[in-house]
Amino acid sequence: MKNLTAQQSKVLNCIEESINKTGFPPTRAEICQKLGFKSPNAAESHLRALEKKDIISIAGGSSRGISIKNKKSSLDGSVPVIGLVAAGSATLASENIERKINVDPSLFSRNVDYFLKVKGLSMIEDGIYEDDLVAIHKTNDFKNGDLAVVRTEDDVTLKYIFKENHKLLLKPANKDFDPIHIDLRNESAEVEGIGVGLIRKN
Amino acid sequence: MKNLTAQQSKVLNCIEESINKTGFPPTRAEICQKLGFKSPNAAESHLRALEKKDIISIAGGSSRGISIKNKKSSLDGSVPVIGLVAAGSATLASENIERKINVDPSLFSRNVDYFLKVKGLSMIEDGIYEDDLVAIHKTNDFKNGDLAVVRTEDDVTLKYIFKENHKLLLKPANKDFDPIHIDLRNESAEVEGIGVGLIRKN
DNA sequence: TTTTATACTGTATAAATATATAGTATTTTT
DNA sequence: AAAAATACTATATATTTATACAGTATAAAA
Repeated sequence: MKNLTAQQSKVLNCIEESINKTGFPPTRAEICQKLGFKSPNAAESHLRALEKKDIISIAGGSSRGISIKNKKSSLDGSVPVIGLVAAGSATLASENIERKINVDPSLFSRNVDYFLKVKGLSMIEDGIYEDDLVAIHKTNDFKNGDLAVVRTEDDVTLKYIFKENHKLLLKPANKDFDPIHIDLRNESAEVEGIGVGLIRKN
Repeated sequence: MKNLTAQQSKVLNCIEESINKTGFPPTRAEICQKLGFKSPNAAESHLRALEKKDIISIAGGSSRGISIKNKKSSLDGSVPVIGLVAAGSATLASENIERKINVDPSLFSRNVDYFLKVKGLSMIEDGIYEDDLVAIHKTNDFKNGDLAVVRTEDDVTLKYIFKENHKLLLKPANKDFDPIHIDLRNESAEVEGIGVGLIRKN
């Protein structure tokens, strides 16, 4: 980490204090007030300096849009929750993380790398509902019939997986949905992980 | 804690998500956008309702001034897992505790006092399967339609509960099971808690 | 039955806020 | 020695944002 100047440290400290005390980051004006500056641009330029040093990020066009980067993985056993994301994007990229939750790693049979927030009703007949969090163990090793997160050419989907030679079958648990057949000679598909559990919030 | 309505829970969830994802609380407009409301006052009134219920606090005159109260210091609490036990025995008695698991208490919408290990298939049509762990918030306060743990004279059961005057209806989610009708003038029944979530291990 | 709470749409606006621009001065780096 | 970064004051303004007010409709509670 690059060195911060005394003033930059003060500003960073001021941001942390605000978040801890009020629950949200400060405005430029509040930083000025706390540190005795008389111009909002004093705060602004310090913020830009901190941004440049990759200590914070500033959301453009939004108030209090300051967040502190590299937030220490606050607690052990903190597992990210991820929505089904568009194809092409890295699933575990930080921008896809909706939140993090603490779970006992021994809760499920295999280590949980992330929770996938279910979209749609394709697995409803097997008790997997919209907005359920499916615990995913990252692996590309699977058995036929496993519940798998599969990245196809144009989608990421959660289905039962069956493989036979070059044919991949992704089977939903809802008679209103059609199974997906993939011929691996023509199309690519990758197993990201398998479902090892589920959390539902009512 | 007072009960939240479905919409209020969604708004609360939206706030949590925003804080986890961006580092700061959402604006009214952002809540509207995420939940599909067309008027900022939709968000505003939900926020005021949550404030009234002491779930959040709203800093007047400042943008994004929402903070979530009683932020459980996310110290994992150890929550017992209990099988459906015979009538007459105290549910939380130590001899009924199968194990304990660590979960983030803030994981579910309401505080979880124990997990109930589901026996039987009576709730299978609503995605509650045998051996699922249903997160139970201890309370005798319920709304019609809540998933409740009910202690009757000769059983402890997990069903949807409906009360009308002296009549109690315990409704399964499986057409092969019959609803249980209890006339409170003749029989006693007690609500032990309500289901606020679920954990399934594959 | 009346009131209260819930659940919104729609419009409006004062106040909060980010952010640009113009300066001055000092220190650090190249 | 020149350029770049630091560290501010001062002013201005477009945009964001909270928040009030006026409605409509339904469900729950008193």
